[in-house]
Order: sequence, then structure tokens, then C-alpha cells
Amino acid sequence: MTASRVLRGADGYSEATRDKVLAVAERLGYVPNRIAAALGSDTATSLVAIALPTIGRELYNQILEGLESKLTSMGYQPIVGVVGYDDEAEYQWLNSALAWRPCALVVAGRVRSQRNCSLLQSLSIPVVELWNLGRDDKARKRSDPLRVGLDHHAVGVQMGEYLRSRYRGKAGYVGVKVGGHALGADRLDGFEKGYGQKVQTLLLKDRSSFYAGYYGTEQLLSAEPDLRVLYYLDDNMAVGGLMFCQQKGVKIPGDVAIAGFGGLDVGSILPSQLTTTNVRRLKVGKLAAQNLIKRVNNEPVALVEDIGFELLKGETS
Amino acid sequence: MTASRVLRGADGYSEATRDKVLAVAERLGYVPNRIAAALGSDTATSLVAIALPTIGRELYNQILEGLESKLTSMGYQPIVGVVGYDDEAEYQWLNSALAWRPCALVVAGRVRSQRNCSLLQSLSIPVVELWNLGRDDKARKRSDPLRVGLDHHAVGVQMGEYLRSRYRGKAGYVGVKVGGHALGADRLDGFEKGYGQKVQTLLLKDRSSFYAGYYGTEQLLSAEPDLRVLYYLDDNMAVGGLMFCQQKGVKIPGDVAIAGFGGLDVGSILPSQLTTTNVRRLKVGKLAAQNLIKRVNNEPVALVEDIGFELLKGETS
DNA sequence: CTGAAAGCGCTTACAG
DNA sequence: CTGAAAGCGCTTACAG
Repeated sequence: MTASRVLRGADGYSEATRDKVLAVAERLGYVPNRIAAALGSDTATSLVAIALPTIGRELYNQILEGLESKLTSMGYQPIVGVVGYDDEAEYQWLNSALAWRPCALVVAGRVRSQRNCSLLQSLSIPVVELWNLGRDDKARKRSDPLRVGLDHHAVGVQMGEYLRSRYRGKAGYVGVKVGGHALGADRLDGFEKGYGQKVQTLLLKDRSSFYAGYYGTEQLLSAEPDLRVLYYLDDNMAVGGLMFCQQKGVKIPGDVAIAGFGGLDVGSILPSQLTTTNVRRLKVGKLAAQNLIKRVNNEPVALVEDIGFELLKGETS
Repeated sequence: MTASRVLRGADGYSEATRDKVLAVAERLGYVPNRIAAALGSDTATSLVAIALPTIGRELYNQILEGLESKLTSMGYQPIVGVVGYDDEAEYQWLNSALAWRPCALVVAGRVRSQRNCSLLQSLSIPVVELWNLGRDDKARKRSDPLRVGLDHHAVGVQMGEYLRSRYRGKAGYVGVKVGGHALGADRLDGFEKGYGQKVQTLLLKDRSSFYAGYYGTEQLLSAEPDLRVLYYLDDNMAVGGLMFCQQKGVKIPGDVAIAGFGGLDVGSILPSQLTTTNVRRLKVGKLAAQNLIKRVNNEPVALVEDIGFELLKGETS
């Protein structure tokens, strides 16, 4: 009926009827029902499904903040899920979220099981993969997921080369693995390449934290006391390592040089600024949201968006 | 039809037909449509709307993490929105989220405009207010929002009394205000009461951060050089203040004693542990989700859930 | 500019 | 145990 037209802001009615409809709606306390609207129409919903590995820590929660702010401001509602690095959890979550017929989907770019890959490929809605750019980016097709992120291998290479230019000794790495996969493996690969020698690697079965960085450093240094350079999965762990060294009287960077990744806030509050690679996480989220919605609206959009990174030459190395 | 019954796991069909239905569904790649299900049924959806002031920082994002994990594990999908401390933004967001007919709503407990209060009261779905317990909690009615949080006034009193027992000099406070409202005002009130004297208060028009704590402390100390005790809105700001003092050669706690709030991770990695009040943020989220869903299912539930807090006697005061 | 008809994909209530 | 009917609150396409 005509009421539908005025309520949803279409045209084809007179001012008089509009006012009448609006008045009645007001009086009756009308609340629109997007569920019915979604079912009745063949156009897409305003729901966007977002599956992230975690949200409790600085990295992904700032990405989420960027996503949320852009999506909301464009009139979309995010449905968010935390799926860890667990293929089964991701699969389950995708299925329950997809049943709400979102108009688009955000996932974290990571190694994924065949089954989950096929699920993603079978979707008719736009998908964006966050955070990691892949090796296959040159060969992207229009039907592939969009990508917004950075080249983590290049981050590692850059940091490796920087430290190589200043130090000569053995290098170590403290990171984390989940279900057999090392997080940030691309950066570690790159680092090894950039530093130009084998890196003593310790992968903890733990979540990244100050504490993990602390005891990981303790473990690694007691096994390999002559390490000259320590690279970490992220700044939190690097700061943990820094604390360990300070407490043991190990001089930074005199005895050991330390570098992290992320440009998290902690790094900047230390008495000596942490050497790290800064990444604009908020921007990842915002750009992802923007590109996704462009694709939803069939506007032209970059298949791959590289947000880059920036080496912060701190005082810890 | 019968297919509907087996697909949604109701009963009243034979094994044979079930297998047949499942096989066909599989072959056709059937994806359930919760939108249609929601419209066709008068039972509640599995959507839960969550409106938070921020998600980019440790406090609320750990609450969100708790909410998300519990809700997802119980089969609900969270729609999340960031509304700042802005009544208009909250109002707009609530209206768009409510149009999806969520079965429940989570909001942050805060001072709210009359209009938003009436909106909340007019809802027929369960609502939970997070974080702040109110003064009116004794008089809660069944129709009022649930509450899960803590008594921030008591936090302030406890910290004030603790510091009073150790120091005598003037006290200062560095916090933040948004749109005229001081965040954490209840804690400040309590602190003043507990410490037993007027507290020099600096409210920055900024968001809480290390940096805000740093320059806020600088400002406050240059205006009031004889402060003996500094209390902060949260641990991030306290750590910023700590950094400022260290850099200026002010001895902690010899010259100035410092205390924060939250029990955020930063506080634990410092060379000297921060005095603060620890709050189990994850638990706030989890309990809120649990109670909300109990209410959705019409099970008995505590109207007010006090998760308490814990004074951490650190080395900075 | 306005409205009656049909349908979106389910579910509930009822009849076989 | 199985199915045909009606309806959820909208929208789209068509007729006045």
C-alpha cells in the first residue's frame, strides 16, 4: 500500500498522504520490521557478517572498531563472531551467520581448510579477507574475495635487513602457534631472509601476551644464551621480553636487540621506545568496510588493497 | 510440511523420511533462512543487539569478548554497535538495531537522556545494563533492565581509604570527560570520600590513553606541584602519568604515589607493579550474556549481579 | 497518486 | 507419521 511507500522513503505519493501516514505511524508507535522487509524484497539485507580470530586484544579489536564505524555510518549492521584459528569453529559460525542472509562477509585472511575455502567460494555475496595479502594477488579474479591488508613477508624482510645492518650475531624469534600453525609465519620467513641466517625459533602453545613474551624469552635465552637479536610475534610479546631482559640485567640493546610488530600502544610508553613495524589497523577495518560495500553496490573497487606499513626505529635495537 | 520438521529438528516423523529429506537438502545445497523463520514464527529471533560506548580499548573489548563467546556458544548472534557516550547516536543505533527484532539488548549502564530511557523502558525484550550498578538497585522491579557490573563508588572509596592509610598529602585526579560528563565520576566521588579531602581534579577533553595520562599529569603537577597522591581514570592513564614522573625524576612512590583502575595488562608489566583495582571484565560480559538469555527463556535470574573488584596493592603507592 | 494481488520461506495449528 | 491451509509484515509489479 501507499503507507509502505512513504515509510520506506520511496516516491509516488502526495505530501498530504505522507503527513497522514506519518502521523498515524507516530501515534501507533510503528517500528519498522527489517525481517519482513528482507523477506519481502529480493534486495540484499543491511547485515554484514564479520568473523574474526579474536577480539579481546589490540590488533583485531582495532580492526573491528574500524569496520564497525564505517559500516554503521553507511547504514549497515555488523553481526560479529569470534572463530579463533579453528576451521571447524569458522565453518559452524559461517553457517549460522549466513542463515541471516547478510549482504556481505568479512573474514581474516589465513590458511584455511579446503572445506571452508569452498564454502567461501560458493557464496554469492561479496567477501573481503583482512590482514594478509596473499602470494596469488596478481592473479586475482573478480570472483575472488577482496583483500585488504599488507605484505607480512615484506615486513619481516624489512625488519631483518634493518637489524642485519646493525648487528651480526645470532637471531632468535619468540612467537605463538595455534593448532600447529605459527601465527605470523610469513613475517618470520621474511625476517629469516632479511637477516640472512637461520633464526632460532620458539613457538609457544599459548596466546600472545606480555607474559608469554616474558617466559618465552627466558626459555629461548636459557637454551641459546648467545642470541644477539630477538624478534617477536608482536609488540606485546616483545615488551614482555624486554621486561625479562631488564630484570635479568641484560642490556637492551647493548647485549640483546629487541624488535616487535604492530605498533601497539605499549611500545610507545616504555622508557626506551620499542623498535617495531607500525600498521594502521583502524584503516584496515575502514577500508575493508568501504570496499566491501562498494562491491555490494556493484561499484568498481580494487581487488587488493595494500595499506602498507612503517618501520619504527626505536631504542631497543 | 514434513521437511520443515526434520530440518528444524522438531519431532513427528519417521527415520526413513528424515533421511530422505536430509539427503535431498544436501543434494540441493539447502541453506536455512532464519529471516523467513523469524517472520513465520512468533518466537524470538536469535539476534542480540549490543550497544557499547567503545570497542577499541581494553575495557569494553574484553567485555565484548565475554559477551560474544557466551552468546555464540548458546546459539545467538550478536549485532554490535559503538555508540560512544552520545545519546543521539545511541538512539539512532537502537532504532536501526531494533528493527531486526533482536530477542535481547545489551547496553552500557550510564547516564542517559530521558528519551533513551523511555525507549529502553518501552521495549518488550529483556535488557541488560553493563558495568555500572546504580544507586536504585534495591528498588529494582522485574520490568527494569537487568544489571551486571560493580559498585564504582565503592571502588573509589576503597582506593581512597587505602591511600589515606599510607599518605597524608594532597591528592589529585586525572580523568576524561565526554560531552560534559566525567567518565568514572562515581569512582572519583568515592575516592574523595575515602581519602577524606577535596581532590584536585583535571578532566581532559580527550579519550583515555597513555598519552592523555602523560600530559594530564604534566598539567596537573605544574598547576599543583605539591600533590602527594595521584589517582587516574584507568590504568592506561596511570601508566602514562608514571612515565611522565619517571622522566622528570619524580620518585614513585617516594615523591608521588600513583593508582589506577581496571587491572589492565599494562599495569603488570611495569618494572614496579601498578597499584590499581582489578575488575574481571570478561566475566562481566559472560554473566551479562548468561543472565540475559535466562531472562529470554523466562528462567529466574538475579536482577542485579555484582561481580565485585579487587584492590591490587602494587609498588607505585 | 493510490490500492488490491501475489509472494518472499518459513511456522503454527489443524486435518487426515 | 504426514500434508494442505493460512499467515508472519513487508515489497514488487500491476491495475486503476
